Amino acid sequence: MLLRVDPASTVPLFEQLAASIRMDASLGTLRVGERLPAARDVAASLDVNVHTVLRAYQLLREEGLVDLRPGRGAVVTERAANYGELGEAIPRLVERAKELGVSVHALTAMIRQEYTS
Amino acid sequence: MLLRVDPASTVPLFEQLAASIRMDASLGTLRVGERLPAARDVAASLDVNVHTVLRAYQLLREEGLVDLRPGRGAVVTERAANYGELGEAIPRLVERAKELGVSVHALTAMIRQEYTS
DNA sequence: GACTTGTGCTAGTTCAACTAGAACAATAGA
DNA sequence: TCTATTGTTCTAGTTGAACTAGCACAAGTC
Repeated sequence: MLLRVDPASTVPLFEQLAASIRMDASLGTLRVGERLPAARDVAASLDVNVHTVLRAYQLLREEGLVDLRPGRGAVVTERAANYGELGEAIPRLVERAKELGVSVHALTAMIRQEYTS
Repeated sequence: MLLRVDPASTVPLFEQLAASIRMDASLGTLRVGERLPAARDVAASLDVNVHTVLRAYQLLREEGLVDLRPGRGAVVTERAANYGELGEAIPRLVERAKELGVSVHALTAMIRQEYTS
């Protein structure tokens, strides 16, 4: 469970946090039922605000990746395993996109378009 | 060449415009050498600012999808064909993601992570 | 009962996105 | 060459999301 954050990036902090946790899920580092570190602890160690961490957690809850409750924390759900399956298909597509000279931006935008159509 | 925009969306207008044009490229609707409509015309018909349209055009230029010059407009480059090739792989991945219950947000974030790592 | 942890609220700051208007430069076409 | 077209560049103002901050509260754990 290694959380990193780049304050200089244009990507919002809470997005970076969520992405970092998703990555752990897709790599199998996160086991079902495991608890994420408390938001206050993460905030302290990364020197960001508690609300920012909680926003990331809430984003992951909306995605169904974690279960969130006061007193208990953020618990990883069964869906985390599904992220692992995508962990194989994604690198293939990304590699092909790079070969074709398609930027990250263009690639993600096309996917968003396809998904919501 | 159908350009649509949803002012209520949280996705920036210039992103939506660029995405709409990329989609045309991936569908083969845009031919190499073809000229996109003038920014002023698009702005007028969609009721957005000229700068917003031009920003979308400049984004596409950075991606190498169009060639941009005063007096001549935005001309589609050969790279547009490459976008068409991705048009096959993307739907497969998106469909799989939907089956696994992975949200658009999570999917695009994971791809961004993979691309920039 | 004491402690932990997410929830919810208010409030202030910063910055990207967007709009607006104008002058300018490069290109195309008559 | 002259004229209209079209992107480039600049300044400037508004709006809203992101982030920070502090506090009281509720739901769990031990």
